[in-house]
Amino acid sequence: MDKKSDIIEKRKKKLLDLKKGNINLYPNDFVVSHSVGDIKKAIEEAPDYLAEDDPVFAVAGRMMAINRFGKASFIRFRDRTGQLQAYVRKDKIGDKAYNLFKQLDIGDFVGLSGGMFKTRTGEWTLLVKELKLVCKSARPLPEKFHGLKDPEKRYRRRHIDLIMNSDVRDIFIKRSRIIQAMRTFLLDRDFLEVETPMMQTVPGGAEATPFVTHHNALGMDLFLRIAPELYLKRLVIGGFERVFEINRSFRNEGVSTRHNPEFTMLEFYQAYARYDDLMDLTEEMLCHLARNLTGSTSIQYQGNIIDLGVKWRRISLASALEEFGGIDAGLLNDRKGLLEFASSNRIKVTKTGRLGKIVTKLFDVLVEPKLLQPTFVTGYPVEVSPLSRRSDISPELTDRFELFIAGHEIANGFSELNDPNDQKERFLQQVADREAGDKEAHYMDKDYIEALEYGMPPTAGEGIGIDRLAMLFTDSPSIREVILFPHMKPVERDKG
RNA sequence: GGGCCGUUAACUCAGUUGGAAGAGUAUCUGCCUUUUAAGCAGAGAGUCGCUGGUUCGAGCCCAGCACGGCCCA
Repeated sequence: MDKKSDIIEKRKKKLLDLKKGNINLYPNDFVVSHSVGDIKKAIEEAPDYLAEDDPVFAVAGRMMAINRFGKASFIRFRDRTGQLQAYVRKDKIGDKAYNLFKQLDIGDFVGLSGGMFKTRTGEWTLLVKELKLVCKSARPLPEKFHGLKDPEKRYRRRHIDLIMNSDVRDIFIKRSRIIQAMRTFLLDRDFLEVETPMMQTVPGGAEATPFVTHHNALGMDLFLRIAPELYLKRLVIGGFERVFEINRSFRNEGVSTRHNPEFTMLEFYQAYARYDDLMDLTEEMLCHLARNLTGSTSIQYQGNIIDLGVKWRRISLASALEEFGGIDAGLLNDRKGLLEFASSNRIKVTKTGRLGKIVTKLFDVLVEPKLLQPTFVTGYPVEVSPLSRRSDISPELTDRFELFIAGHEIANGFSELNDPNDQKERFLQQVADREAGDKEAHYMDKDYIEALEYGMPPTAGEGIGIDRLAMLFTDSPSIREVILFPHMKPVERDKG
């Protein structure tokens, strides 16, 4: 796969020469006593205590820069906890070790032992007494000023991106902390973390096109899940009254700055709660997250200040369409009028689609981008909410909300439909829609209906898009910036 | 699916009207024991994304394709 590259050819020849000189390029015997972080802590705690000879630190890391001065050199190296400078002198480490060191490159891993001293410019530096090669790098790192910038190369070779770009490292550390904080938030409230099938015989829980795969031994097709919802609710039926899952779902759709074919969701279900309880819980959770991550409930996203600390607005779908979309509420049941409105505003809607589909499409285009501050939208029509409980006040609407922040859909939650007969009717309607050409309509899931017949206590459930949340908290404009290995088309490599 | 932009050395990027492919970093050689974008002197390094076309001549113009970015659907 390699193109012939002068610099890489030379590097590989150097590795061969070192090997011929009986140098182990990949040893496994350097014992680390301290991390860079440990050493920095020691400096902070007792700087007067440090002397060149005592204590001795054994630390390992990747060399990121080398300044050579003939018989002495400064190097910068890094481990997971940070970066440190070291001073390597021929008269300290000996001729043999120094000659080996001269053969080493930026990007190599070294093990260093020595004490700390302060340079003329006052920088704490490791005075190396012993230097060992820990792992040889066979490829050069990108340039030190600009690093790796090309987005395609960054995504395809994320390992280099992570080596070179500390802001990228920070994004993924933050993402991990978001997930960790959500997990502890729910565990503290007596939720049980579970894992449900990713390969399903009937894909359910969302309107989306699934990926199909095949089980050879069983001789059957399986679907990668589009949501874990129906399995999590089976667990509620089974008596796990509070469950959550943080994991991947898969949707066979286009790729964009907001969509990746595989994405991460938190879904949680709480028996005896209602959808408005979950709105409260969500506010609390995201404020908890923000304080945890930044110490504040105010976050900056793409030039906008988002304030999570004030009571979030709650608005019905109809009012939102009226206020932000300029659609008269009286028009919402007028199919013909809505279609005319759509075409005069150059919004493409499927004309054969059902009324609720047209309404939500108009919402997506006209309202969603305008919802910068956190906003719960409620009152979704039954026909676009086939798993939600009907509103007791208006049976054509559901006890459901979606959460929007910074113009992105972040969460979707509702009181769960636990009437098996109503659920069956909803599935039948979905099946009819599917037969009429709606490829995203739900499948009939008889097994789930049967489970409901055993009785599911009144329950509210919610899904939160972790990737979108990570975008928000890391001020990332694209979902690819918060997914370690975003989906990329394969590129044809040179043969041989 | 559509529009705009990009693809040149390992990396970041220049490249004039179409007339002998450049810089910095990195690499290699020499000097250098307190540098920190170290310094000085020298050297090597390219399928200009791919395939065609126009032309005496193409990195540059045209067409198609691939991959990517942004926007729209």
